Amino acid sequence: MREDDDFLRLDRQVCFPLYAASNLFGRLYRPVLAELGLTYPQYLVMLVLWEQAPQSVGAVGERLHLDSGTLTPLLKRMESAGLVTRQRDATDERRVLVGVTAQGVALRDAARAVPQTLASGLGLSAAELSDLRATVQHLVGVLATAEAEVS
Amino acid sequence: MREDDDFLRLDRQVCFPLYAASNLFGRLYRPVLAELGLTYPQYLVMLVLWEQAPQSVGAVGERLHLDSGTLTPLLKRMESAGLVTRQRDATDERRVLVGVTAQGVALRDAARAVPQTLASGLGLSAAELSDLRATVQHLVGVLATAEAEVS
DNA sequence: AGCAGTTATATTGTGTGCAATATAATTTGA
DNA sequence: TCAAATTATATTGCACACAATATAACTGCT
Repeated sequence: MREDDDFLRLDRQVCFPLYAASNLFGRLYRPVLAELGLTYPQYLVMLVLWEQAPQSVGAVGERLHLDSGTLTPLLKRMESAGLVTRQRDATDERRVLVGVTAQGVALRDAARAVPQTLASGLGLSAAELSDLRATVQHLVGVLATAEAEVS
Repeated sequence: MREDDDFLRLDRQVCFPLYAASNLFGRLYRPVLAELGLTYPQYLVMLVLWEQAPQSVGAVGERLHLDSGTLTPLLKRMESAGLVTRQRDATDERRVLVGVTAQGVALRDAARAVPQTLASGLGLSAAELSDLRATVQHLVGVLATAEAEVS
């Protein structure tokens, strides 16, 4: 094996632990969120809408770094579940405004325990979690910039 | 908005930047790996197999934190593409051994440039990348432990 | 006014992820 | 020894992600 090949070792990759951590986090969230009737991406949408609603599909997608190909079917499922509303913006009919139903607002109370429930199971200190969050948030900024430069 | 609700703010979540970074990384890798005829998870499988082959499906899955429900169809596509082989282990017929074809071995030469290509596009120093990797690798260990404790 | 270019969302097709279940092979223990 | 429990992979069904494309609506420009 040549020296160059060391860069192809799995434990040298930066992307792989991110990928694995994201999957593992999703698996941890799943049973907790299932009690709320949400998947993890749906939970993220609710976090965005609980902060402000209504918002356009594009605005939600910009916040979550997701496009309409992912969000449209996801939002339709959430609409069927009675959590959100979808209606064309009267002032710009190209846009669809996503709102929160009374049931969606009520769900926020049940969701309040979720972050603590999951954090407590990890055995990491608040400081460690905060450092980790800041570090990866910075990376997301770098990656989003790199993505924007390409297109 | 009550104090408790602050924990539900998107920018307070640890999981979300991991999720977003994983997706954004996948988007950055996609065009580069497409030239090799690989998706990102397939690339990870090749990294594992280039280190050692053959390996059982379970061994690959343990390394990548993926199960047979994900790996079986993925490996079948890679087999169809002529990159890997799949055959029952003669000593334990429950297991399937995944090997690398000559074409799969040859692909390693083309892949050697991938890590550098992507890292150079980010504008992060080697030290920053190394710190980030170590930090998230540690998290993966914590999450994998938490997962194991549940089951 | 009206057409070209742009914008916002929807659709289609492919490839993951994963829980639940099924199937087949191995191991264990009475 | 042989049936029960365990193990390894495969299958099924559902929900993302995303590129490519389609469609409808808006904006600018003449």
